[in-house]
Amino acid sequence: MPELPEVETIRRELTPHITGRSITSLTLIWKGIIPASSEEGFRARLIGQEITGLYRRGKYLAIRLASGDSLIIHLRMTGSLLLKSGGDQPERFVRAVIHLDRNISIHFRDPRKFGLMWLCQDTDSLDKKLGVEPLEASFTADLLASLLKNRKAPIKALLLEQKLIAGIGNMYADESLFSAGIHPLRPGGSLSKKEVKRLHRSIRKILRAAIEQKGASVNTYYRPGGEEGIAQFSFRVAHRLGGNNCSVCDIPIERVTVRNRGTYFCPACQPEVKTETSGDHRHKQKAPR
DNA sequence: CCCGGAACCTGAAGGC
DNA sequence: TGCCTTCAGGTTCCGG
Repeated sequence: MPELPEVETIRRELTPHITGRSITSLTLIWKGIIPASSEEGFRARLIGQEITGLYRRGKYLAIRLASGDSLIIHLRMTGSLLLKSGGDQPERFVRAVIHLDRNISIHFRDPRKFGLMWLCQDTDSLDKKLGVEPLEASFTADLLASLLKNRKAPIKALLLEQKLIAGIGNMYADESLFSAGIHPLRPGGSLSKKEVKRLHRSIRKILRAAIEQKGASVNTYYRPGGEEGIAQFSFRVAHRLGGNNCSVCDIPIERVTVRNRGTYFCPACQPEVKTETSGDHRHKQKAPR
């Protein structure tokens, strides 16, 4: 699923190929990918525009146009942006093709039709609905503590709230909590200062590592060139049920449901009750793999 | 405001 | 082999 590391990988890998290119035409294979009732206006504002750069905010990708507009794209769960030649026929599940000059095109592939794109005068609208960027300097342990203060919802659910922190999805929420040794059902406000600090460091570490590995191809995520990411091979708990044991303590990974999301964790490394000494130290000292 | 659950969508996987 | 049900999850909406 495209979360922050996947969208960032797409941004980085598309940028050198499409910056400076102009949009020559648009093929809409499934109209639901753009907002209803606006196809003509959408085309008029899009076609002929030069791409001036790419920007990411949370899981949203913005293709900036010379007019000042931004084409905002959200890949939701199964979307990919594939870089193709101009003449390449759209394969199965491609919902839209953005044709560019110099014989290239972007194929928006999305088996489950959750992905969307729309035009916006600026990217400020994203700031209104999104919280802090977890990899920016403004995301501090103190800020995280203030976001969690007095919250009774499970910490896992809070990590998924884009209004608090932008870009964390199901996979990286589970991985961050495992890395920090925190049980996913702990109420957000119950975390000690020490635990918040660990979680803050873990989030940044996990996201940075995943970007270095070009994202995780657990489902239908592909990089623009069609390659897969390799971050999934470093996962310790996410999508690890099926009889897998914890790589640290070798007991079975467990699964619970939080806000209708499958949530994986190690019951020993992530104790349900706050313990100042036990879980974290042991967990920290074991070397990865 | 806070919290949890349903809906959207469709391919894959599992049950019988 | 085949039909049917369930599961997957980012975001938004709705009810308590």
